[in-house]
Order: sequence, then structure tokens, then C-alpha cells
Amino acid sequence: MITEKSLSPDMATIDVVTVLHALADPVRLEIVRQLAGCEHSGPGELSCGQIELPVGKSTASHHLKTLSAAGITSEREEGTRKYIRLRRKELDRRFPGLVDSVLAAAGKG
Amino acid sequence: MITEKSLSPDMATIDVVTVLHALADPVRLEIVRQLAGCEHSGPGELSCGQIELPVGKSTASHHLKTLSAAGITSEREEGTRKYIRLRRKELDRRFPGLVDSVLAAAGKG
DNA sequence: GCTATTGTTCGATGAGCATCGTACTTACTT
DNA sequence: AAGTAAGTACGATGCTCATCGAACAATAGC
Repeated sequence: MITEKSLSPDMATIDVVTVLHALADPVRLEIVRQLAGCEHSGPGELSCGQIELPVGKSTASHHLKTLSAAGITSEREEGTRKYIRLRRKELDRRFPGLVDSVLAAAGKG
Repeated sequence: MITEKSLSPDMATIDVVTVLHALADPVRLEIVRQLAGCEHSGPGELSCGQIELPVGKSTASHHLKTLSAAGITSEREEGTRKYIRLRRKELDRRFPGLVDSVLAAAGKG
């Protein structure tokens, strides 16, 4: 069975401070990096388990919820798995250059 | 007397997460906005008192210290006043496009 | 010298949050 | 049906931090 759960907030209502706060965490930034990395070399989405993080499952779940609530990611359920992807297009339209510059910045040691 | 106190951290050592965290606060974002606003229509710097904020003096002082410690601003003392400015050039060189995109994003309701 | 003015420091307070482990739910597999 | 795999929910814990007011320090001006 394939369910579509679209709890992602409307882009027009999304606050910059919320986005910045969501990105201002090492674990969440790493999630975004991995999601961006699979955008052009994969299906553009990852299941929770495919994202490799230095924290436990429940903590990862918390961070993924934070990113989704901030409007940065969208989620899609399929069976027991949940697939996450960057809301790249919408983000770029609302906050031009933000994601790109943050990703470039995150790429630096 | 004119003192130069350069407590600003070296740009090369500055962490993206720290910068994002510093920007992820309404008050600090407003400070950055006002500093950016006076860059090309003024001396490029503001004293603490010239920055209008909806918080008390001690809180403003705390936020200014946070921005400086994150490498986003530099400070210059002159008498009893302290003048703050954006470290724009250095930031742009280390994190290209970041400040611009954040400022543009912050300009949206 | 006295008095504003400017900004910092300190202690307290209250809220938010990153983390963990355990228990639970749902779905897939055999 | 029984077991396993994938995530979520919950309660607890401890840290960080935004905020305030009051006291302090340093300088400028009269």
C-alpha cells in the first residue's frame, strides 16, 4: 500500500528564522547534505535508515520531524519505510540561493 | 582616544553551524539587517545605541557578542561608544552568497 | 568634581531542545 | 501465526540560551 502523507507546511508561510534554526544543527545539516547528494545521483530521496547519522533512531526521528516542520523536507510513506526528500524547488523559489550557499558552506571543513 | 579591539575570530576557523545558529534568531537577524542597510547608505557601521531593538540593553549586548563571536560582525571602540559592522567581504569570501541570500530571505514577510 | 551617557557584567529565571532507552505500532516475510 | 524490520511516541535528563534588572565601569561634558 502506498500512502501520501503531506504534513509539509505551505511554503508561503515558512519563516526564515525557522529554516535557519533547523539548519543550525550538525546532525540536521548532515541530513540535508545527504539528501542533496542523492538528488542528482539517485532517486532524490532516502529512507530514514539510509541516512547515516551518529545518533540513535529516536533522535534521528526527532531531527527529521524538525526539518519537515520547517518546510525543508517532505516525507512519503511506503510500507514501513518513510522516504525523505529536499523540497528543493520550492525552497529555491522562496529563498533563492539559500540552500545552495548553505550546502557549499557546509562542504568546507 | 581611539582603541582597536579585534576580538573577532579568524575567518578560516569559523564554523558554518555557528554562523547559522547566530543568524537563527529574530533579534540578531534584525541587527544584521540594520548593519547591512547602512553599508551603502551610511558609514557602514552603527553604534549599539543606534541599532533599534525590542529588547533591553543587556540582552542587546549579549546578542552583539554572539554575532561577533560567530565572526559575523567586528567591533571598534571609540570613547564610550562601540561601533559594529558586518564582516561582509570576509564572509562573502568564505561563504559565497550566504549573507546575501539570508538578507534577501529576511526581507520577506 | 559632578553628572549623564554608553555599554558590560552578573545572577536569576524560564523555556527550548538534543539526547537516550524503552515501549509501541505498523507492515513485511516466512 | 510468528517473527523481524522500520519508525514513532513517551518520559527523563541535562545543557543551552534568551531575557530581565540591577550593579558596575569608563568616558564625555558641564
